[in-house]
Amino acid sequence: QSSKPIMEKRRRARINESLGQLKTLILDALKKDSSRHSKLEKADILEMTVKHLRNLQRAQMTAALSADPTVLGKYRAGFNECMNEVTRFLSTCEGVNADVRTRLLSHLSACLGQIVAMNYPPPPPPPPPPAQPAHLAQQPLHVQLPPAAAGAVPVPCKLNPAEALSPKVYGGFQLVPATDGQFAFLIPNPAFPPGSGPVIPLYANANVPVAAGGGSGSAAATPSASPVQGLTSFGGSIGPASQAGSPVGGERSESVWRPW
DNA sequence: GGACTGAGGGGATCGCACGA
DNA sequence: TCGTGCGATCCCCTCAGTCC
Repeated sequence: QSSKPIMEKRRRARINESLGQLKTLILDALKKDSSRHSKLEKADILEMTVKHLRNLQRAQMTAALSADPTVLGKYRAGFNECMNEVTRFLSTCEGVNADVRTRLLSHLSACLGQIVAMNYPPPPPPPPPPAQPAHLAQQPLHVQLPPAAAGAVPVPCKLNPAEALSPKVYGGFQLVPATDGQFAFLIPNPAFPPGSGPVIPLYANANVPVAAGGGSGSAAATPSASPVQGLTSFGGSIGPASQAGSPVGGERSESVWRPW
């Protein structure tokens, strides 16, 4: 009981110490004169830090996409396989309303059509280091669709759409950075008006290190799981899918993203 | 003098170890 | 397994200092 005020005092000191360090770091990162910001409030420090980290995330995403053009291809392959799986499941599932089935399949077909219809300009020259986030974030994103390559990892992760500041848009799909250095494709849901309603997040893994030369280097994204881990952890959760072997209408590749 | 900010303090809650 | 004690942490309120 008697040590409680002391502990609380130490705790506050720790908070203030860290906030002071954060202030120094953020002012240094933003190239601002600390002497002119001596009156920076705690809330300002936190606010500036949040903005700076978001900028870093955007730069990270841009660099990773530029460095690895296979990301979108993996996503398309995974989506295609998922759609095949849904089609097969619906064909064997009784009690599903025919209208619902038709609408679902036509919706998925429309989504797949959007993906396939994407035009992919040739890859750009190597991106500049992410030390200039604003410049990087404004760079056009060039990706191409290669055959599905190995390395896609179906690792779901927490994603707050509200945090996805200025997400990139590819053929109606939004590509936003997740909190762990991976990326999520957001499928627009026609049931909700744009920007105000839920979206369907699908997760993809760039599976590449961020382009070299990035300032402090501490912000580089590192894939957190192996393909084997991902496929193993999600495999077999759907009966027909896990038992049928190869999907209908296509070869089964272990390198594509699947939700199961 | 009022608004704002930071510090201190008290109560509530959480997490963990320990014993019955 | 459950109850209990205890330290750590969180949350809220109050007060003092500062600024406009």
